[in-house]
Amino acid sequence: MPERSGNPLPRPCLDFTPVTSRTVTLLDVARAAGVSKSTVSDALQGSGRVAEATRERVRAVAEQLGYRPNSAARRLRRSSTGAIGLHLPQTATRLDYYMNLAFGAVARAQEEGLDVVLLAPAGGASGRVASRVDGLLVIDPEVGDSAVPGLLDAGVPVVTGERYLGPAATPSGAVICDNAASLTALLDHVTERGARHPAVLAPAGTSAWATALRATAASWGQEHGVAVALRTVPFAATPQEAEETTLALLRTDPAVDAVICAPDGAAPGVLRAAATAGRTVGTVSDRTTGSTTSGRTTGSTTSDPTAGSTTSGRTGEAGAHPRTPLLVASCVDGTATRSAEPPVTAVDLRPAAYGRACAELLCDILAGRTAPDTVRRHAWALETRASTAPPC
Amino acid sequence: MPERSGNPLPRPCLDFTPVTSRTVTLLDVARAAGVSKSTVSDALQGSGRVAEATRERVRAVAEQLGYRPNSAARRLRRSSTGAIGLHLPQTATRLDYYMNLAFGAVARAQEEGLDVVLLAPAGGASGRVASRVDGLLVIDPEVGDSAVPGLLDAGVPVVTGERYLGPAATPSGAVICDNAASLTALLDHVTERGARHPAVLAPAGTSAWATALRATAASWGQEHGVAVALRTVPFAATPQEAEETTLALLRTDPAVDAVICAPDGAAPGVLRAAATAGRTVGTVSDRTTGSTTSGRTTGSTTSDPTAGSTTSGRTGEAGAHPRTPLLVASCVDGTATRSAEPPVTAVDLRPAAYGRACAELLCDILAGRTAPDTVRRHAWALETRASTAPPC
DNA sequence: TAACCGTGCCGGAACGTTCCGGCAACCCTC
DNA sequence: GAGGGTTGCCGGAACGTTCCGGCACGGTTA
Repeated sequence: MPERSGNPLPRPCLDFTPVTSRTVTLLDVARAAGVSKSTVSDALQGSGRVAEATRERVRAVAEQLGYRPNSAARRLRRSSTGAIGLHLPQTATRLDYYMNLAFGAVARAQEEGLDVVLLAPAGGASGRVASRVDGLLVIDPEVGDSAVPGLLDAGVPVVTGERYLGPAATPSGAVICDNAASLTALLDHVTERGARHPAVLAPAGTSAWATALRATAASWGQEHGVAVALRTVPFAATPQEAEETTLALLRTDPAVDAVICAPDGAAPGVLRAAATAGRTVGTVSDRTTGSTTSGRTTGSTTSDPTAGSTTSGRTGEAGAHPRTPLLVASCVDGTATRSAEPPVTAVDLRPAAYGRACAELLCDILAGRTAPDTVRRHAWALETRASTAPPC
Repeated sequence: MPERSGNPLPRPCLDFTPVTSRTVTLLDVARAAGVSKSTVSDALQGSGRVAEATRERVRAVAEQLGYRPNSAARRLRRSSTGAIGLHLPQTATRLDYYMNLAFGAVARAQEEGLDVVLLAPAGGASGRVASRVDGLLVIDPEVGDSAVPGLLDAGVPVVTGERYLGPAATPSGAVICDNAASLTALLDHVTERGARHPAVLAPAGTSAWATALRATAASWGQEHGVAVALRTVPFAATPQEAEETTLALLRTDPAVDAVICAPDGAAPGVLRAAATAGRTVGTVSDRTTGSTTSGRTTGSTTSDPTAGSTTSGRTGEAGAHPRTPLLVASCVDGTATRSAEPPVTAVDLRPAAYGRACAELLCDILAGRTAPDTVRRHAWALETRASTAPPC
């Protein structure tokens, strides 16, 4: 090729020759087993009509020869790519949450023989994606994310994690969390533990999660006749931002006796603010024994049947401390809440299971086991820890 | 198909019919442009000999028809999969580090037209992987990780992030961090800030990173005639573990005036231990103005030219506090170090750039731009923050 | 025994791309 | 103006798989 002017498509692996001398194909197996390639294909796939004895023999030969089906050929023939795409929101924080979610999705997809390709957060070429994946997983789609609309009508089934509230085409399926129920559970929990004036640091933004939390924070107070102090913080608030907001909140509204902090990882800021304001948080855990008063409530029920005797009333006048204790909780569990001092009660969104559920729904839709437009629910769990423990 | 007994390979997407009515192929473009399919292919690829006018016309027609090359067919013909695999260590923590790294790798691979498929941490079918990817990225390979040997001789080029210290086949390339230099820089830094008896909480385990840190912690003291207190903590130590180790360390060895904590995210535990032991840490930052005394040193030089006047000597007798202040630093930067109070000096491994560098090396090897067995170095940066600031 | 049917296997045609060899037509040179 | 070289394009053969139609063969039924 004398002159190659413009080179629009990169040709990455042209002159790479594989280490394995000769790749063993279906035809090799056929010859070795003394049958035709169709029979080998049928035998290995379980399709067609093959005598059980032949099937076994072919399997043995294939195994012995180390036959590995060529995925490109298979995909070409089947007109499927054998992979699903995974889009994650472009946020600097919450990354361990999304990583766990991704691993859950990979595990489930692998059971189906599907690869998971990580999509660049920036979006890149939108139209291209359809030719490379059979389906798409779009997690926590933000209305502001410019890549999302392109993904939603890429021409392949799409499952979103949490609903997409934007104006584009509807996805083929969704796995949603009942965020209203989980915040309700948190509010019920701190109330049960004696809080009378809870506050919520709700996330800004247009994701379904943020929207639901803001709405619930407002409605719960009305339903229970309790004034809930509501402050908005960034979707991915830093501990500093949470600290400043909490400090301002406690100054303006000293009666607040519980702070529920939504954004992942920001709860330590609330703890610091509490310390600055001279408020004790929950019970100081006994770290040497390792176990603190903690429990777990799963599902979307709002009451807490595992909690021991309700100790309401006593919290108001804890004589040892100058002010009333502050209960602290978080809407999303993670290393920050688990390793804080004291450990912070939080809603465990179970990201790995969430990712698995999203992948499972997509697989079901792709395989026709489930109708499109299916919506499934993902169960969270309330992890009660020392930060909302009643005073001892 | 009347009876399908065993079904060894799952058939995920059999009865899924794509939404797009008809996919436009090379032949469609050829007919529309009045040329042969070979010419279309050559025109779009930039290969072969095509008149510039024809090339332009074909491009326009392809664009107008919305032609998207079928990746499966292309891969079959080219005998390359168009994707690289990414293996990440199976750890519960450090996930935001790895997520950033993954995104960096995806961005670079995308420039080359390559997809990144996320490999299940468990490993799954090892031999399969070779037929689905052109190359492998294996990040922080642990000797104990059973999936790694299978990946290393999967028959495709492998680039590791950090060296693999196990006994298996050598990878085709590696991108390494000079961990010895970064820990040396940290030790030099705290020395310059007045520390006389530094301690290192070094990570356990068999990764290159952990091994290098332990070795450096030992050798640096000998070279500088300083006794470095060395404690081993788990590879993915929690803040609690770091706290307990630090408490024990300060009890045993009260002369320690600097603690360098290796594992990601564990530094807050050191801060808590310091508080418990009644030691002040660095300078308390002025949080209302937002900016603290901080700086950045890049590269692998060990001295710190940006640091201001060396204030050694004064640290020993800070009159306001009962004991000498404690300097705290971390070997890996992250949200934990940035958002701690005070912010903790740390080595920023720049994970996104690291991932990009790994992907780049693999792409270079695949494309033949670089010889196999190339080793490249990745530059870190020292982020100096308030936790090692000299007393004001 | 003839017609019929189910079983087991096979040949061959796709799938959409790349790339090699070849064939005109043109340009240059002697 | 005949020879050789170059340019522009084309046909066709792969790549390895799946799957449809069909063909023998043995067993059942009329």
